[in-house]
Amino acid sequence: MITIKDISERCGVSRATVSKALNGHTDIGADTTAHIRRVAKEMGYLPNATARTLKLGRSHNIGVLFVDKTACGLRHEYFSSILDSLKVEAERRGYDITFISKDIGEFSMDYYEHAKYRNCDGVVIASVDFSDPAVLKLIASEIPTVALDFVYDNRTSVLSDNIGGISALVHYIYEMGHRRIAIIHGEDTSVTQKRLISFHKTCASLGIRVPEYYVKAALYHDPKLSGLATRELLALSDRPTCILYPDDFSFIGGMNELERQGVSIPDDMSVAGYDGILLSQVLRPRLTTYHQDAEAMGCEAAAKLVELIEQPKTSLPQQIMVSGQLLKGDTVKNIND
Amino acid sequence: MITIKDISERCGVSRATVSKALNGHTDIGADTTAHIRRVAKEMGYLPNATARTLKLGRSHNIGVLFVDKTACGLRHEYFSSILDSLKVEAERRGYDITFISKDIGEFSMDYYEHAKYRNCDGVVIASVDFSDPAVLKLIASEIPTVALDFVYDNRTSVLSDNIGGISALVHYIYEMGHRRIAIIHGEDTSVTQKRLISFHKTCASLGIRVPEYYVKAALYHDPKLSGLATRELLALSDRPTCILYPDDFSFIGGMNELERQGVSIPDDMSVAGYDGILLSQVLRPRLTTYHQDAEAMGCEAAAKLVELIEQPKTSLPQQIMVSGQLLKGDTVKNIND
DNA sequence: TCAAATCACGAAATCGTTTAAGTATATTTG
DNA sequence: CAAATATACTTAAACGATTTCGTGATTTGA
Repeated sequence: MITIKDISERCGVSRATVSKALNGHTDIGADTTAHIRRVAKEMGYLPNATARTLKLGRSHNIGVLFVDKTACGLRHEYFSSILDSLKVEAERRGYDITFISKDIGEFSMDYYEHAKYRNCDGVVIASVDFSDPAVLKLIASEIPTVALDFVYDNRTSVLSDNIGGISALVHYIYEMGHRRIAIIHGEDTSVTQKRLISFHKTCASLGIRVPEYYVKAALYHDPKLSGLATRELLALSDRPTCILYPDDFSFIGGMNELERQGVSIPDDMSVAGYDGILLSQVLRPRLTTYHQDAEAMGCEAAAKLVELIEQPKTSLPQQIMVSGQLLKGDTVKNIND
Repeated sequence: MITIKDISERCGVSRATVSKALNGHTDIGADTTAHIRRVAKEMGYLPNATARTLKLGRSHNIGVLFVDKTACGLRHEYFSSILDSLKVEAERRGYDITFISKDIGEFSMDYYEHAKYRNCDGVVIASVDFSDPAVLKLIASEIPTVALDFVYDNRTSVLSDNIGGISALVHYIYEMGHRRIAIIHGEDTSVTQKRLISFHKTCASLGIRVPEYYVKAALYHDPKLSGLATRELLALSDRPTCILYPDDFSFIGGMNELERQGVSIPDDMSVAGYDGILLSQVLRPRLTTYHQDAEAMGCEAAAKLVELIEQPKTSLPQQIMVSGQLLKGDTVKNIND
């Protein structure tokens, strides 16, 4: 491994001079600098991030926390999209990405300790489980953090517009003439709560009454449960005319159930999903859904975190709302008149 | 930040003693060790991976190379599954995971340089594009690597059983009475080549003649192209009775086309996918497909790489074949008799 | 009882890089 | 022309941890 020392010996200058020349300090002569750089390239010199980190206390490394309690974690396109764009934006700004976890090897540590251990300059928290004390410890620590879809006092977060998303969907469905709208929701998280509140509020504002049995609990990313909930809704005497699903993927379960009962989409039943993953747009009929701009969220998270890291004084914690987009597919029938 | 120095001062011993006590060296007295460990815990000491890496030349960090030339990269469930299990297994063995990329910040470097820069102990290469010279440079370097689905001279790789997968599918389809089997394949990669070769070989061994127009080119993960190819196949006078798709997701395009033309699955046309992603098993009818055990592949890759890192002498490069599983869904009709 | 072995710990170098402070030499200034 | 100022480097310490090689003190063996 070629080090600065090797270059300094080859050039007959001190290690300090080499370091400064490579880093473009102005107190080194132009020709010396040029010479050193040429030799460095010739010798195949590569800086050592580890040594630099140790000395400077800055790793240019961002930790990412993905808790896949649900055992689907990264496999959910929403999260993998976030990760992908987060990675791209972080790299563009000169940061690498390392996963943060509990228990590395036989050494057991919590997320905060892991992030410190690896000298992460900051951490992006993309977790479902914000009830975990270890997650709270991390977010409350002195390490700059950006949380996704979670608000914590005086910390920066990037939020998907769940309120607006549900509202847009319900408004659209209302305009298409529907007055009996049911919703199947995911497990109890702050995201789910926001969506449900928005659902009830929007319906109320439109003068739609929502019987409690129009609100069914299921899980995200679980077609089976959504299928069951769908069956229950279909069995009602005052069957809804439109069903909202927890997400696009779990809608598949509903789709199957409707198919089995010979209920055609959208002629006999209108449906809508949530997320706007690729799948939703290649299915026929195209699913009406609300696209969460996961790419923008990952990008914003990286950008904001880097800002927090590099300008700790001026950068204020804030909540960044990333709005999505209503995708009007073909699964909500216009039943006006 | 609490360092070994702080502990040593507090305990009135040297830094060497503290280090040894914490690392369980036997040349430190039992009571001294106990005392030092207690104080370390009290003071909230955390080791510093960076300093350790610098000194030991071992980072306990594994680089992962995901090239998403196809712009779907991580979003493909096959890859995200691999990544997920890779991460879990690596962490279990005491290694963290960092993404390796080209061009970090304004500093442009290739994959090899990046891995060196970050002192990665090894790299897992999960790329589609093994024609990239930068990928080859990395895999040919002195850094321990494990490649996924790619064979490179004298290097370890973890391979999905593409030969066996296609063979199993074709045999099953044959047993169900089909003799006119078409295949739509993805872009030209070594994986695709293996699948095509296996397809032709298996058909030949079964005495099935495959007209060239039964072999259609499309792309992985692209339902639109698969839909087009499907349309062409349907237009043939000697229409196939069964179509193999490049993967489960791109099958959706075929599904739509069949639906549009009123061709029912599997009564009028049998179909099969590849990958065995979650989606394939929640669709109705359940897709007949070959499940690639991505989890096992990620796990194997991590395990093997750690072995290469920790026992460089005894661990020989090898090719590990991970077999998958034929998932007999309901999309291939039994047309015997 | 004395040499040898064992035990418990410390001094100091090292990993590769950065930087504050210092030092010559050359240049400018009044 | 002396003093002040630039210019172009160097010296040496530092970041935090590990490890080789000692070194006294204690124990063991004959």
